[in-house]
Amino acid sequence: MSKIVSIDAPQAAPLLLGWTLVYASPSGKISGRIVEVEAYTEDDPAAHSYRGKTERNKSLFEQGGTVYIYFTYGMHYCLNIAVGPKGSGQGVLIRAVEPVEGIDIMQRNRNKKDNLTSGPAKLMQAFGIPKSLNGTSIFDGPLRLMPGKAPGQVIATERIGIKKGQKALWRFYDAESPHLSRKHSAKRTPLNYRHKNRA
DNA sequence: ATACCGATTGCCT
DNA sequence: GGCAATCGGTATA
Repeated sequence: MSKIVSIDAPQAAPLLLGWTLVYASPSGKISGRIVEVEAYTEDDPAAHSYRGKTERNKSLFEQGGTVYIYFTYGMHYCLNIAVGPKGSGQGVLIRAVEPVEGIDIMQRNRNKKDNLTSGPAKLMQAFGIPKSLNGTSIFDGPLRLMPGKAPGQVIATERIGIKKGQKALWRFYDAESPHLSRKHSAKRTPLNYRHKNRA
């Protein structure tokens, strides 16, 4: 177990950037470097856990490191990693990864050559992750998380696609990655800017 | 029971 | 930039 999944989502999320998502798929090994994430907490109106535990979101309330997969818009699946203590209802949405291994499989799954994993539903389709992995552990299941090198610069922005809770700057991404779900917006806040700007 | 809508994507103008 | 696709979850009656 890594300590990263035991801390709160807004702190854990940016720390997960640079980690590698690895899936031992039936077609072969697939992996990608996490470049974009979002944090959600239980007292956050944008979170699925906001109205309490239900059959759909119960994985979010499991211990940190539990996989939460949800179905949305009648056609898409997205991946979260539950974080924090069991029962706290927090998660980190994986919004984009950089394809690393199994790119040929991803291209087949997506029926495209590019933009394979530049979005939360895209990466699920590219990896071919089944909803049955909902509730499994990210440390000992077929879908795993491996530590990696942190980005040189992390940017924080408002989260995407929500209508409540926009104030929180809980979307984090690797400033140098070309594999993001959106292009850089004018409104962005460098994280740890005091370190970076120190002369 | 029925209506509304979403932590998205891709195609159209 | 706008909008349809498509359906389970959630709200409303």
